[in-house]
Amino acid sequence: MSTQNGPRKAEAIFAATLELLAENGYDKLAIEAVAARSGVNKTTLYRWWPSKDALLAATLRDSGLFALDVPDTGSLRGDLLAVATQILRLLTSEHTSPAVVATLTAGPRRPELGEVARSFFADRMTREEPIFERATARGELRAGVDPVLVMDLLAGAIWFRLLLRGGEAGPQFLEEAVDTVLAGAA
Amino acid sequence: MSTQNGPRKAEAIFAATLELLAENGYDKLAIEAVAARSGVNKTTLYRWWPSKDALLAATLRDSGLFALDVPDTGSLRGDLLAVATQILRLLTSEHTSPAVVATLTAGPRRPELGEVARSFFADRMTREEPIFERATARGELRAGVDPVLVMDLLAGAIWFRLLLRGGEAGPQFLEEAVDTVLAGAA
Amino acid sequence: MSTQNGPRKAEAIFAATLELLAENGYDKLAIEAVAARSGVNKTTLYRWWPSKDALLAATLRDSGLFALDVPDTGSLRGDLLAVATQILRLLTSEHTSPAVVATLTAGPRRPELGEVARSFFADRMTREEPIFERATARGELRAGVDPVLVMDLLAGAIWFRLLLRGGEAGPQFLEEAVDTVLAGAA
Amino acid sequence: MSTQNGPRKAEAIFAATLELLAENGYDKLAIEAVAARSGVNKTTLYRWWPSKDALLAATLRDSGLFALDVPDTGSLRGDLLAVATQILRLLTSEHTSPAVVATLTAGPRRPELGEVARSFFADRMTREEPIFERATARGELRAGVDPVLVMDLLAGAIWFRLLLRGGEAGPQFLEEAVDTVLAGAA
DNA sequence: ACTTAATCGAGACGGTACGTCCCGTCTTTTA
DNA sequence: TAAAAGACGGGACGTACCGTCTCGATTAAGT
Repeated sequence: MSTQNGPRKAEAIFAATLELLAENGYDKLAIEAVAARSGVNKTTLYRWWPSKDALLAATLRDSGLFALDVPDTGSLRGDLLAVATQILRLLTSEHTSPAVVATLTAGPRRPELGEVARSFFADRMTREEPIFERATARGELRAGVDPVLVMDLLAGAIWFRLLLRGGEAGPQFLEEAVDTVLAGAA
Repeated sequence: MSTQNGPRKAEAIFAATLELLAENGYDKLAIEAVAARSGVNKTTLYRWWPSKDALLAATLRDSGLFALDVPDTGSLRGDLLAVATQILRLLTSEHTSPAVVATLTAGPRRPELGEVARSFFADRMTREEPIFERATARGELRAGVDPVLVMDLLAGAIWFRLLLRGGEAGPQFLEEAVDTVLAGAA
Repeated sequence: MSTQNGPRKAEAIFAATLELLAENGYDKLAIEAVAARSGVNKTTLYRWWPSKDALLAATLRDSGLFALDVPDTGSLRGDLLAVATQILRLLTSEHTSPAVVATLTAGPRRPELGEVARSFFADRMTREEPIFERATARGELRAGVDPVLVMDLLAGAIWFRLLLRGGEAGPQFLEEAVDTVLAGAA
Repeated sequence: MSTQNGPRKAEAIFAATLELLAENGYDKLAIEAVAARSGVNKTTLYRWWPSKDALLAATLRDSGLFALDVPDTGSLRGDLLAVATQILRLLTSEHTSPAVVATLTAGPRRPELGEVARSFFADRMTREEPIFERATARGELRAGVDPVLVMDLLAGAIWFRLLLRGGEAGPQFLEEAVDTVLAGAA
């Protein structure tokens, strides 16, 4: 009954990975450095994860960094604002930003990380559905509006504004975005 | 009047850079390989660009890959659809996708590439403004709607859907997105 | 109990080093070339020796090129002549000359090689002492004569004549030198 | 009568060469650095001297570093001591040591520098001959003793002691050396 | 003063080797 | 017998100088 599902010092490894990711960014996250910092031999890392990305994916899954609170404020606008605020925080907070941004932008070219992102967003969508069900029940949402599209517009706008346009996204921006989307979807 | 503004074989270098980027992706784009393929010495590359990113940025600026047609279809909806289609094409066409995606996702962590992206979007926004002016003149746009927000929503949704959610974005998706945004902004 | 004390292919490395030294001289002895010829990766060389000089020093220590026979011919004159002949051979023989000359002349400016030379001469002096003890016992040597001085004069003359003056040093020269020194020391 | 025999800024070049030689040693004496420091273009250096060694040889010939005073103290012992002291000073003084040692040890493998050394020693021997003529006249020297051999023994001993054995050579050493040689040659 | 040839400066270039970093693999110990 | 230790081949990095080349700009005569 010794079916191990990870190395003995898994926690130290994950911790080291997150630290180094935060310190140096994705590209300078070196397996050798993770090994050194976590007090584990490089060989051990390769035994359990075939690549840096696989290790990082496992680390992120383990980290809860992508945790998500599904709000229930009583109104669709409130719920969407809450979600938007969460996304913004994820992308800007000191704690989460390095890992989150690194992971998600690396995604498209990195199958393992892409999978992390995809499953994160899929899971998230699933859990966000009640928001839209409640809104529909309240009559706040036009029938036939695709919740996924709403989330794409909202999350995409924040993402785009912050990372591609290099701009800022304050509370006011969030409100305007939510209101515009809502106006189109209500 | 022969003030040089780049290496003598600049064209060969840019071509090699683009090819290798398309073939191997950003991370495997090696300066040594660019040198070898373009028939230039590694030293020459370092003489002109301090880093891979700087070289890539110059290449992209030179490439016209980010070229943009500002549409004028007679209706805001038509214009936005055209723009959205262009964005989609940029992100998915075999020609442009590798370079564009690589550049833009690398952006946030790479000052030089980020600058390329930012200036691209800034320039683009400037050129798109007439779309909104015409729309306002036609009465298709509510006063006080921020064109930048509209573009953030629209472009962000496409971007998000394709690269983060890992989904597909067909013409129908574009239409829905445009319509939703328009409904909120009209 | 196989604590490694050098790379696995140490022999091939030393051989390549000596060959290249003989072929091209000290200054063109390139670590990359040693790596290539010995079928070892450059990295491996740097793992074991921090510099070209350290590698060369190890090679020379391993090579036995500086091996020394302490003669016992029955007379001080005979012994000194034998030693002088050995020195001459070391400096002129095709086998030894490139390495020996390169090492010893590089010495003053190269700590590692200087150390090789110094320890070689120190060891040598130790082993030559019996020559002088026997000579003293035979009454061939004035009391109070410093053996080191005798060797400095003798070896220095050969060395100076050959390498600095650019002259030749045949058997006759050796005899004259030995006789002059002896006359002053007897 | 404008046959130039050197570049216009020859002095600055020679000065820079000597300085850099003293600062960094022979091996780090870079032509590019000489050019930079002397305010001359690299091309100019190559126009006049085909190699680092040729430049260095010219510099040394120009420098007078190897200047030599032939003593006349009234006794052979005094003259030889004076010469030995000069040699010692040449090899140890802060001013001369770097250049002299570098040049002479580089000699054997460097035709141009070897030539500098050889002609230096040849010239020197010529000028030292009177010492031995006077000594013979005074009856201080056995007939048939080769002055060159005497100088080889003496100079060689100092050289050997200092540079190969890595030892020291104080006034006492010089006296012992001179006396031993003299005893054998008187 | 004017020309004219020697000399120089500026700058780009191909090239070799450097010493380093980190990769992913493999062999050999050790617990 | 699984883990850790550690040596290894390999690829690319970014740098330092090398020695060469072309082409304008200086200079310093000789007329």
